Amino acid sequence: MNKYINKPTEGELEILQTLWKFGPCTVKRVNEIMNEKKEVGYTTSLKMLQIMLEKGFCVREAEGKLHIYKAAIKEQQVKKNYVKDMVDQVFEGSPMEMVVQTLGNYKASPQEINELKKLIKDLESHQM
Amino acid sequence: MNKYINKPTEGELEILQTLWKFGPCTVKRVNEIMNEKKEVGYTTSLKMLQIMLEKGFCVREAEGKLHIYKAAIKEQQVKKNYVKDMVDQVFEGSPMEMVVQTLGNYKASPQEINELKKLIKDLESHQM
DNA sequence: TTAAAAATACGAAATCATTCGTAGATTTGC
DNA sequence: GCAAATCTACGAATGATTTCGTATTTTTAA
Repeated sequence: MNKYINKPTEGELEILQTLWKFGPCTVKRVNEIMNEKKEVGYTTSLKMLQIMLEKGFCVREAEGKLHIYKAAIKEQQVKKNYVKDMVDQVFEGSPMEMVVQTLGNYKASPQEINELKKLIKDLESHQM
Repeated sequence: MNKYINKPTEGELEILQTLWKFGPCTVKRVNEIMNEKKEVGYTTSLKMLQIMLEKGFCVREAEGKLHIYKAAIKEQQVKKNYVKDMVDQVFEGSPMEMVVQTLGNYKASPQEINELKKLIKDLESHQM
């Protein structure tokens, strides 16, 4: 059993990412997009989507005859859960430690630095 | 095969964390520490350590008769690889997106905010 | 309408991580 | 020195994920 309803496996995540990016898709379309990265059989994509349907990660509807799958969980929420898991498992619950690890030695562009400054401003105003 | 030599599994990571924190340990000691979180059989911890030995995640020496295990990979490096994997798989290669996701809605303490400011200062000076 | 093509359902193999039982070796204490 | 306790090695069961083959159903089109 998964820790979170919204913690898809790695393979499921890849499919979710295509659904988030391209919107509702047929199995065929999902499979085509998958195959841009690496070869995967049609029935593999189909099976994954069926499993994800069971788990509630996506829903489908019959458009005429075909099944159209769409993501049923939010990109933001999934990413948030991934981050939380990683912070807990790898950084002993400290988001700050992860951020420091992530940005240490990172070469940020001027825009990115501005973005970070804005982020900090938000944090300052939101704290009590 | 793992993507990185330095990407231990979740269970391996837990053991590494005890080795990092407590230094070289006997199997017994590792197992005792594991059991503080949840019950695990002695031979389970032993087996994990043996597997980790094979993978090069730890080394051991015979102290008299017992085996003493110690971590053979660096905490920093392992954390870095975890972060890289996550950034690539979940945030499409953008460390910034992950940081924003992590700190958005986070309630930072004044010290943490200072730490972040320092971090940004470093980034500014290191960029070209 | 029916043969070919396309789509779906489902079982099962393959792989990996985790867990532990059992057997055998080593050490300790009397 | 020997029985009991401790420790190690190893195989195998379990469960999760991914992959695909085969069978079935549905659609298309001549």
